[in-house]
Parts: sequence; structure tokens; C-alpha cells
Amino acid sequence: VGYSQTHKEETHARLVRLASEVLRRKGPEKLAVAELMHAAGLTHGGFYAHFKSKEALLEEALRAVFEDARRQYHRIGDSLPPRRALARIIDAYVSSAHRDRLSVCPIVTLNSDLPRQSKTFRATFNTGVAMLVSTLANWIEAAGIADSEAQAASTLSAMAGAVAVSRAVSDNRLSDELLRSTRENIKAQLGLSARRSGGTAQ
Amino acid sequence: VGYSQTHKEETHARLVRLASEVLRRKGPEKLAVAELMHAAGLTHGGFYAHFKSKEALLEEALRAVFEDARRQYHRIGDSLPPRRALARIIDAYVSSAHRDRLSVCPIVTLNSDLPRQSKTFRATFNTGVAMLVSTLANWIEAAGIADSEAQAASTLSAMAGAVAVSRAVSDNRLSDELLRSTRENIKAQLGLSARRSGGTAQ
DNA sequence: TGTACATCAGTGAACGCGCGTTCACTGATGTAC
DNA sequence: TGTACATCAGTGAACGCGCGTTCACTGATGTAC
Repeated sequence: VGYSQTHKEETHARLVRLASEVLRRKGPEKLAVAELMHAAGLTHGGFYAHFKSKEALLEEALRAVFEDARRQYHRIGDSLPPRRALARIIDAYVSSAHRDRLSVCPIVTLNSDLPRQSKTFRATFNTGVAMLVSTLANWIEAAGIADSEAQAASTLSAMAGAVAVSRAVSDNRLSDELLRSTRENIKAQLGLSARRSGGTAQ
Repeated sequence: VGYSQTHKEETHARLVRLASEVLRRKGPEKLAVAELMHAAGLTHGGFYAHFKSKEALLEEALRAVFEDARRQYHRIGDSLPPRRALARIIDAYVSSAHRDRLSVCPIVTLNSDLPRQSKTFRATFNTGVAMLVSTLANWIEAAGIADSEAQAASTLSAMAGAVAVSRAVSDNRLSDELLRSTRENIKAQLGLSARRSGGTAQ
């Protein structure tokens, strides 16, 4: 009835996808409904046919961002033995490439916005962080490392902190050194530096 | 001429001090001029007798926050030998007490706001981070640890990341464990775990 | 197979509110005489 | 020592803008007959 059957769902999904990018780029408060709708080729009034409120959109978008992050880990780590998977994830995360482009990781982009957000937004964030921690913890446990959950949380926070601070350091040399030494520190901590399993094949 | 000689300077300083707290609590965008002035017992119009703009206040306030952080390090670490100083700073920073109260450290509170702020605000932040890094680097170097500047940056980012993430973790047990294992990881990294220098005497 | 109708995704003007900034003013105090 | 005056920190109303939300509407399309 009016438009094709899946049309609304498609538009909805497109808005969430767009919003998840704007959310990472600008944060929750600077994401403007009118601007988002315009970017989607629509007028701002139509927004409320899709979302109860801006808040509702933010929550959907945040879930999407965490999902993207989880997928990213799996894209990098699946099909590798656990120790190699961890090393690859750490190298990809704590990198100047990650520093210089829009982060997929909401922890880097949104952590300090959190206290000012609504309870439900924070709850969604909590859930997302828990998901990422347990994703990492699976590899860490599979690698035979003790205390996997706490180590996963500590690793994730050290990675996110390093990228966040590297962005705030204007001296490029120091910024690169910070990332390099964080990669080494984390890998040493997880006992991944020993290079037991041969070369860097594939 | 009107009021006492130092009156204006005192008011100015009081506004900056208040702002530095609000800045850490609410971030740059949610710091409202009228609200700040009201908190200082003044009306909002008078603001512009003290600051060229809100932006100018934010920069002064941010400098004050970084100064507070630096003073905090010295308060904890001065009068201790370098290794003990570092251990004490790490324990105080990466603690549930720090997680649960308003952070003195602007890296924890403001890092993800940064990309949305003005160039000069970011420059002020850069300067502040550089100052904290070199403060830590002094102790690290004095402790005879190699690569002190990069280690200082990496340590600071790991500490800030841990506190930020610990705030976003709703599971209290995991949150505490994250802090504990980060403390241990960082101290192990800096070779402070060996407990060479005896007990914990004052 | 063709036509009238109902649906509803999207339109665009309008509203209200928060907030940074401006500005003409006031009145307490130090200073000149 | 007392008085008129100039200064200027602070006042409070007003303005303009961004932005979330509302709402009466439109017009393309599927459906009933």
C-alpha cells in the first residue's frame, strides 16, 4: 500500500546506517535530525515516521556501531589461530591508520560523551562494551591465557586509550611512538611477542 | 576605581575555577554561560566583562584542569623515590575511587569531545597532554626505564582508557577486575612489580 | 481489464526552547580637589 | 576632612540562531470491485 512493500524498511535501515556514521563522527549531540534526513535525501519532517525520537535513533545507531566493531574483529581474526588473531587485531587497532581515519570503535569516539547521555543510551553502550570484551576474551581464552575476561577488558581499554590519546598528541613522532610502544606492551602482556608460531605468512 | 583593586581578578579566577569543574563534569558544549554565572552568584550579562567569548573561557578552564592534574601527580609522587612515585600514581589513577568520582584528568573526561572542538581548544589540549606526558616521563627516566617518553605516553593512555572503560562497564565485578589487571599490567610493563624496594612504608 | 478509493511515506511550515552574545543601564567605590 | 565626579563590574532585557518536535497536507501506489 503506497511505495513498495520493503521501501520503508529500506529507508529505515539507510537512516540507521547513515546515523551510525554521523554518530561516530560528530557524537550524539551534534547529530542533527534535519541534517541526517537531508543527507538521506529526505525532508526532516519525515523522521518521525521512522523513529519515536532522536534518542530512539541514537540507540539503534549505537547498536549498529558496536555490531560493526564486532564484525571487524571477526573479519580480521577468524580463520587465524587465536594468538595470531589477537596479534593482528592489536596491530590493526593500535595503528596510525586507525588514528587517522574515522574510528569504527565507539569506545574511542564516544567514551567521554557517555556520562551526559540518557540512561538507556548508556545501557546500550554497556551492552556493546560487554559484547566486545567477551569477543576478545574468547580469543584470549583460546590462546590459553589466564584471567581472560579481565585481560580482554584491560586490553580493549589500553587500545582505545592509545588511539584516543594518539589523536590528541600533535607531535607526530611521539604519537607514532605511543602507538608502537602500546602495541608492544599489550602483546608482551599477553605473551604474544615470543613469536612462537613462525613467520607472518598471510 | 569601583570595587576593591583585586576584585575583578578574584571574580575572574573564581569563574575559571568553577568552569574547570563544570568542563570536566559536562564537557565543553554543555557548559552554559548563564548557568556558570548563576553558580558564581552573578548574572549572565557580566560574563563578557571577563571573557572575550565562551571559547576563551573554555581555553582558560582547560589549562586550569591540566594544571590541576599535574599538581595532583606531584602531590602524590614528590618526596618519593621514582619507582615508588610511579607505583603510587598508577594505583591512585587506575582506581575505583577515580572511576566513581569526577575525574581530575581531562583525558578521561574530554578525549572524545576533542575532534568537535575548535583548533585552539585542541591545541590547548595538545599542550596539556604533552605536559602530563613529560611529567610522567621524568619519573620513568629517573627510574632508569628505557624509552621514557613513549612509555610515559603509553602508560598515560592505558590509565585513561582503563578509567574511561571502567565507567562504561555496568558489571561492577568486571569493572574492578579491569582496573586491577590494568594496574598490574602497567606496573609489570614498567618493571615495578618486582617489589625491590621493600614494603609500603608511607 | 479498468477505475475509484484507501493508505501512508514523505513534505514543509511552524513552534518552542536553550543558549551565546549584545547593549544601554546602574550604583558602589576610589580619586581629585 | 569633606564633596562632586569618573570609573567600571555587574545587571537584565532582548536578539538571533540551531535544532527537536508537531502537524495538516500530498501524491504515488496497491487493492477492491
